[in-house]
Amino acid sequence: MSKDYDYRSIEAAAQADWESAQVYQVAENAVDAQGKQKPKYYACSMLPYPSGKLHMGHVRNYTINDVMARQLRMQGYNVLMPMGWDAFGMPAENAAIQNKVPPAKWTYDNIAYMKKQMAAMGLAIDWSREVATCSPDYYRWNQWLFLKMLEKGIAYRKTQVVNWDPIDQTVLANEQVIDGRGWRSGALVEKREIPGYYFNITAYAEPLLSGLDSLGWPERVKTMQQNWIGKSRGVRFAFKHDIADDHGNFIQDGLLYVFTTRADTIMGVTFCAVAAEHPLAAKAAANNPELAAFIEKCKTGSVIEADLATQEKEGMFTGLYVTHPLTHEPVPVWVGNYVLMSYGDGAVMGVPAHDERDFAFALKYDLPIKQVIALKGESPMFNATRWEDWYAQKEGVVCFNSAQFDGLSHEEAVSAVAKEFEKLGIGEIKTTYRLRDWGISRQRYWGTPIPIIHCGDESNSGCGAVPVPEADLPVVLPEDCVPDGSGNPLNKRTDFLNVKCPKCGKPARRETDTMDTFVDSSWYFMRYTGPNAKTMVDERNEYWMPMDQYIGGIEHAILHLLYARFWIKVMRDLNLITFDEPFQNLLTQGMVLNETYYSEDASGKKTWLNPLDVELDLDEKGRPQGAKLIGDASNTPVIIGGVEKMSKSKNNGVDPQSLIDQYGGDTARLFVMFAAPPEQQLEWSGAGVDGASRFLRRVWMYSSSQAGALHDASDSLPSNLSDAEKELRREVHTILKQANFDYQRRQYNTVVSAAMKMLNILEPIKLEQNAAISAPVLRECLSILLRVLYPVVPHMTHVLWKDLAYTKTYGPLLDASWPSVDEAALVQTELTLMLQINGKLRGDIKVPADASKEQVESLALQSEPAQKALNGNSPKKVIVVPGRLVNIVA
RNA sequence: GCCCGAGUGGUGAAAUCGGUAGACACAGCAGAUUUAAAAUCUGCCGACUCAAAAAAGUCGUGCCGGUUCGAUUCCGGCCUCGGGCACCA
Repeated sequence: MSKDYDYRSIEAAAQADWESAQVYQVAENAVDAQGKQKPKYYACSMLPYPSGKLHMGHVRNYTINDVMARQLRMQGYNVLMPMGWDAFGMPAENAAIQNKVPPAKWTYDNIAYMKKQMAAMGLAIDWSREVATCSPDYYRWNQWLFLKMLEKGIAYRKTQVVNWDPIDQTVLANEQVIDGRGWRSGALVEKREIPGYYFNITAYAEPLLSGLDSLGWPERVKTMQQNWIGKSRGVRFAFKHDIADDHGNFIQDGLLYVFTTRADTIMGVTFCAVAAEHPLAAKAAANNPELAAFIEKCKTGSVIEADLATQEKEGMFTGLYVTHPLTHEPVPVWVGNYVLMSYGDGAVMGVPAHDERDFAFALKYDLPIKQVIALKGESPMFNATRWEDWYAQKEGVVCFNSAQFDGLSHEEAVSAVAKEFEKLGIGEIKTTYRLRDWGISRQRYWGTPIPIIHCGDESNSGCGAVPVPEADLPVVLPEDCVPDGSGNPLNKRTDFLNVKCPKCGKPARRETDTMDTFVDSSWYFMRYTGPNAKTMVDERNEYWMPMDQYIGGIEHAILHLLYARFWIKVMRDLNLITFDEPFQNLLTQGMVLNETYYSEDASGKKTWLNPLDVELDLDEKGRPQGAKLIGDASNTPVIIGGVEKMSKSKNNGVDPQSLIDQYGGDTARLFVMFAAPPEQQLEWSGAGVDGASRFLRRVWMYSSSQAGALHDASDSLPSNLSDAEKELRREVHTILKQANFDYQRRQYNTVVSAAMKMLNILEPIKLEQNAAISAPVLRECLSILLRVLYPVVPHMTHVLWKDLAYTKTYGPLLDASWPSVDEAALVQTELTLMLQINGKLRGDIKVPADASKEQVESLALQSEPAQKALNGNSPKKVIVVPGRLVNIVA
């Protein structure tokens, strides 16, 4: 055995063992040595985008997953840990535009490289289940389910308002619009209405909301989803009118519907406001050019919600009136830029006295303000011009100036008003959601083709949008296109475009929009369960799902995690699966941060410097006083920019590959697990990596040094143990108990601490010099250390396990039994209890482990500090916490 | 504006049910080893007071208060930082 800790040869040897035996391949319904079925455990990481190489966030994510998987496997679980690739998406197209390489080649090359990096990290991935979402075998099922959803009406086609980049000829996501311009072209972004496909996720709002209760997810993720779904209970009712369209029919049957959570303020309505897209606005604009221009302005403004929120309230009178349903007074209808067409009915009742937005609007356009609720016990009327002097609370207010509703509380009034509307047949209690339907059409090449064929065009009457017949799936995406930045290259591919209409057989045109990549990631984790299944999923999916533990970044708290939950509910309703939530437990790992440094030129322009190139000046306590570039003779000042998320723009990223090359996969894993608990932010520390490496070297050197004496020792303990042996076992088993607890609650940083404590205890024991400890006892203790450490540091422990011949008793470490705590070893004959006087620590006392409360009390009272404090008096009170402390209140 | 989460040494952090605050590390300081350095090993390492030293004491988990024999932990109020949502009627 080589003496030095040569991580290269150690890790190569371990990886070779694992690979040759295909040890990570798992099967359904696995049984243990006794033939009993093992419990299954499905632990999975959010699949990576194959961007080129792994970053530290990946390393952290997959190490957490791997530690969990390896530990549970030793505990007897049948553990599935698969991996795949979120392989469709924009970066591949952008790389293609830059390098003139087809996105497919770029993507597959990246996958190959990143896979190699994962092997170097020693991840226990079952690669036989690998899924790449750009493979036709996978995305055909996106298309298949899309067709099923069309049949059921869950998917539908409509015209949507989107961000349109007129130079790049494509839709942009909100985050790709910077200061109103396309991020790539710099062109002013337009709002444009174009047709696309939508999923009716709003129909699932209620189950998506209520399903959260049963999930073992972080509270804040659940709260974020709750807020996103945005349930609110209120009253939907109509103002009647007789405004007719060009054909003489009343618009919307003469009913202007609005939604309100404050029906108790109904008598304070002084106007109505409708969205720019509302039919009444269109009607009024028909012969009012000024209004038409205003509506146009509203429509072309930014669609970014943060901009909308800060925009000044503007509006214009339509000249139209509707009738108040209770007072029958005429109510003027305005167009308001703060009214959203997509929420409720695109119209609101205006109550300036009790709604901040309506108040601002009324003040600006000089509309009447009518107060109808007041704090209980007062009924002030005032004409304040500051919103702060008004109020909109629901608690402790009563109606007044409100005819039959006078004196009612908020809740009473809402019910009473709703009842009144029901009687009139114009309204009722209604629940409205903030959630909107999911638009999945993208004018992009590198994605799942939407399986639709367009027959005829807008002017003639063909068959319209015809679904591709199931037998013709998959609609295969040509992989050899090279996008050039001028729109979707599929529009130039006649071999793809020109097809026959499946209905009438006439020439037709294939849909060139592709699906949002969030569709791909909504169910990939189920394809892992049967990557070669002849159907979308098969019976293997029922064995593995629902997933026991999902691990990924908090940035997916809403989008991906909501879409996947929706998708699962759709599949359940189509009887494809029997469960209705995909992810039982969720762990959101923290970000990886690093120090930032920059220099500033005369104009104040910052140049971000790589932390590797900067050296710190420390004071005598090790506090940083300043910084400069390494080897910079001119001493140009370097400014310490603080700790931030690793990113290209701040030049503070650390390449995992260089870490693995320089220290090995085990050190990388150990550092990442030890530096912080999984859910917290992790601060990079070069010195911390050195420390991790040093610890591993100590484990290796110590174990190697004892290997000769331990190799042939017995794995059963002698019946008579010396006091030193008993004490050693007590310490090691106490730490093991703590480590087991920490594994179970996934606090891996303290698991590493436990291993360090064990080594600190074992290291001084040299069998060749120490007669008090026998080989079998040390052999047991070291086996515990190796097993506790193994999930975090699999390579080195795997090799040591073999070298020390633990395999002869336990088999390979991968499936060795997890060490159990010997409760008998924990028993102490004498305990040390802390002694408090008036709650302050004043020493300790030794008592027999089996002493009664009374015995402990009297021993405590006899102690010197107690005698001194009591000074002959008897104590007011004595508190004994068994096994812990005695507190004497003097 | 609304809704979450977090504040502990020079640093990362720990403390399971309210019971020795700072485990385990990193950095730093001192020493051993070495021709020297690196590496390695040993010791010290929250602040303050009093000390020659040993010791002893006071304070200390963002701030102010409360409950309790005892509070990092529970309750009330505030401050700061981070995140999410943001004209949702």
